[in-house]
Amino acid sequence: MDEQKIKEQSRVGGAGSKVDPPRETRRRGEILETAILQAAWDELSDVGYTHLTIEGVAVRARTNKAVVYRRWGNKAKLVVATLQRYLPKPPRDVPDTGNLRNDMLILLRGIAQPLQTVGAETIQGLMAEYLSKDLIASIPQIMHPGTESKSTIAMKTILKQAELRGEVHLENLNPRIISLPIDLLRYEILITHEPISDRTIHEIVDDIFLPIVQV
Amino acid sequence: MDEQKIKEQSRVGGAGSKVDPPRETRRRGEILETAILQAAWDELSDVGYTHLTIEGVAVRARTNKAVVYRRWGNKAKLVVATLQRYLPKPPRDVPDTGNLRNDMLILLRGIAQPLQTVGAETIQGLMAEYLSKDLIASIPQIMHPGTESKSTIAMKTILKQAELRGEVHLENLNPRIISLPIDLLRYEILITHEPISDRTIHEIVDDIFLPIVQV
Amino acid sequence: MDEQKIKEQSRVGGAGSKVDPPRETRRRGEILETAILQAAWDELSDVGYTHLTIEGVAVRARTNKAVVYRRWGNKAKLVVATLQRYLPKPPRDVPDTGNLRNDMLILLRGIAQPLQTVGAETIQGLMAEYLSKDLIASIPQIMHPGTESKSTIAMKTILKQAELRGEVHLENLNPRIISLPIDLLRYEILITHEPISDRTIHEIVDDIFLPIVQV
Amino acid sequence: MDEQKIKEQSRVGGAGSKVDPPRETRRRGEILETAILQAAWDELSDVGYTHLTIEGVAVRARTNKAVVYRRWGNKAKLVVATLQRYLPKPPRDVPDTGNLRNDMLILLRGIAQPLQTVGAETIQGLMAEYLSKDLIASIPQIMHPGTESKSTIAMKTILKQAELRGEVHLENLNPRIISLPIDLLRYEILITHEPISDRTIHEIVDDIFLPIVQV
DNA sequence: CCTTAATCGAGACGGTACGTCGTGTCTTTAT
DNA sequence: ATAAAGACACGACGTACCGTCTCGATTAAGG
Repeated sequence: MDEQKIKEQSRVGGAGSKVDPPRETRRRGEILETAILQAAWDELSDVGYTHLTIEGVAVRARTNKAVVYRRWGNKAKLVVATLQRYLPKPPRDVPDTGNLRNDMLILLRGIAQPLQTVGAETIQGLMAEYLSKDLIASIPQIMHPGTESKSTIAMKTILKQAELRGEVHLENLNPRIISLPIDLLRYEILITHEPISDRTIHEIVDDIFLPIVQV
Repeated sequence: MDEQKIKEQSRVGGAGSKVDPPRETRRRGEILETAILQAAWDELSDVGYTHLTIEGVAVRARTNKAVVYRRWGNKAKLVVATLQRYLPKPPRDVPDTGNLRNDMLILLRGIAQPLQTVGAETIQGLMAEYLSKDLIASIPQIMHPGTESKSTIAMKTILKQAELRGEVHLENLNPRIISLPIDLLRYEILITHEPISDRTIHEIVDDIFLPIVQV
Repeated sequence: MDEQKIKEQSRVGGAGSKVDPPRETRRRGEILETAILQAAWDELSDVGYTHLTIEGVAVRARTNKAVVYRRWGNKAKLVVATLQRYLPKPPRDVPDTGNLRNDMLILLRGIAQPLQTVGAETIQGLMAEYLSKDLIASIPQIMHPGTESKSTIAMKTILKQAELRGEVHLENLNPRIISLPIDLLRYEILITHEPISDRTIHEIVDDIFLPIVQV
Repeated sequence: MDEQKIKEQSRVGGAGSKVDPPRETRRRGEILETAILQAAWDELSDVGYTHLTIEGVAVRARTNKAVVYRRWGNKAKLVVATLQRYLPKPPRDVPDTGNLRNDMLILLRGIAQPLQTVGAETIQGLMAEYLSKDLIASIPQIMHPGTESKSTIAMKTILKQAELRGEVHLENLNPRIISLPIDLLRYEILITHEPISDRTIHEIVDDIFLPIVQV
């Protein structure tokens, strides 16, 4: 076990090497957590979900695996937490332009953006790992079948406003129709790999959704 | 090769142990290939895509990793080949009952079945690994965005028949609408984890698709 | 980590199987190291250097390859470490019987014994792998060309004692002559495969060495 | 097994590719054998004994493993055959200059040269593999303990000539002394890794051998 | 001259071991 | 109590060679 010590970890010498800041105080709690999530976020954009490893994140955060596992338990949970923190939030307030079509376009664009940021690879990876888990649902921006997500609520709100204006009739409208635009958006994200064009959103609204509800 | 036989490996020998049938002749080509795919298919249903390993398949097929790698190179390719062989083929002939609604129900049920058999986990896993790869497209039963798949062609055929009967007008109908029912079916597979109910198929046809095309 | 436990690996469990003692606490550091070297030593005498494998040693030590590689990096280093620990040390103190011939016989017998224990196969294997490496030199009992080994020093001491008694003249005596007996001993080990007989040692001393120095 | 066929073996097309000469007639017997040994010899000097593989030799000779195995059975046998063919033969006739010292110097230089060419690594490798085998003996230039090799015979001849001239007395001269110079030469080859200097040969003759026999 | 037997070329096969990587757990030390 | 550091048990990765075997194609020899 003599000549093995090649990967000399530059730490011992009290002085501190050029790279390592002389070791500030030991991190813990919030600060440490943030450092890890930051590292995970960086790692995610550097190597992608598939090649992201707990080990890599720990190294990048200059901590060790156990610390990560104590908090998140596995890769998917870590990534979910990372997304929850760093994903751009969709607009909180529901659009209300006085016109259903406009409202819908705005809403869908707002939903599409964070999904684009995450990228299909990560979404696929998460879903592959967390199938039949309800973890996914905890990222409001991401898939949540059946759940009364914020997106769905926003959609309903928009529709009710339109109904008040007499643009549509909502009675005995299948819930599936209400979630239809968002579903198609998500499907597009999962299946294609190019960013969602505005044309796609227009088609969903003009060629599919409006014809159904505006009978 | 004299002193080689130290770690006496329980060679075949005349006796033959309890487990090993005296080892028929060395398998090759088609026979061996089938054995491996069979093993992969079994493994897939036993442990699922995520926990399927090349090693496990090799052991189950009573061969070794190199033989598997020589043919398929990685897990995804192996699984794709397995699905191509063992997945129930969707009905080859397009339904023609003289009624659009009936035709569509039959078609969608025929498409849904193989997807169910594969299971969402495998599909997700494959897509996560083969994102932006065209491998997936080689399983006709599975996702193939944009491709003129057999399913889409069947759908078009049905619609043309309906047009001849005067049930619908196809001129300037967005292609997105044509693929809409199949897309929704796939989305359902990816997102939910229960088998697709007939009610779902009915909703897709009656509440979404027909209202659009039967203006 | 829920659905991970599919391939139920016969975990330790309270019961414990026939073979595994319920697994004491996880071994580390010195204890583990000793277990590995012990296993290597056993493996060495069971299958010989040629057929010794890191994998085999790891299994025998009930640990895994990575642990072994972390310490020794390759087979040769592992075996060297093993020999350093388990090889019988040659007598530390230089013989001093008041008679050169006797001293030499005692010394050579002391040197021959550990070499016999290692066996020619291992020595050859090590030398084949570590040619032009200086690793070998770290086993004092084994070959070390040119090095001022303990053996050589002992030899010199004996000769100086003999010179004081007037038995020999050392001035302008070629160093090659001093190392001659030991060299011949080593050569014998490398070339023949039977244990070195006392007759051989006698010949080296009486027929070769003494005639040269006792001119 | 579709897209696997990357290693397109350029052979089929009647035309013949740029690299492969249009495939002369199929080799066999002597010609093939020579091609293999030539390949082995090249491989030996390129990668050394340790990293020489049957597979590599077969590829280099543009044939296949089975052909090699049919003839030599294992690496050691192949290398031995290669050395027998390509090693420079030591001078066939025994030196006779009328002076023992000169004769010995000439003889030893003649013996040393082929050993140098082979190199210590190969010798070590062969010995490690063929310990306690008598195969080695079939290379006259290499080690052959106890055997009445040509070298030993030459040595005896030289000494008898010297005895006739009255330079030495051979009666009751231990055989070990006769083989002593050659043994030391071999030991030097095995242990050191630099080429044997003429000074070394002089020391063996002048400081060790002659003092013994010229009492 | 034509058939037969041998053996080459090509490469797949069953097998062992390689050395590495990542997971998730555990221990030790220090704060 | 828990961060930091890192070792450990475990499992799988993908590769390299081993020595054997199968399959056709080609070649030399024998009737």
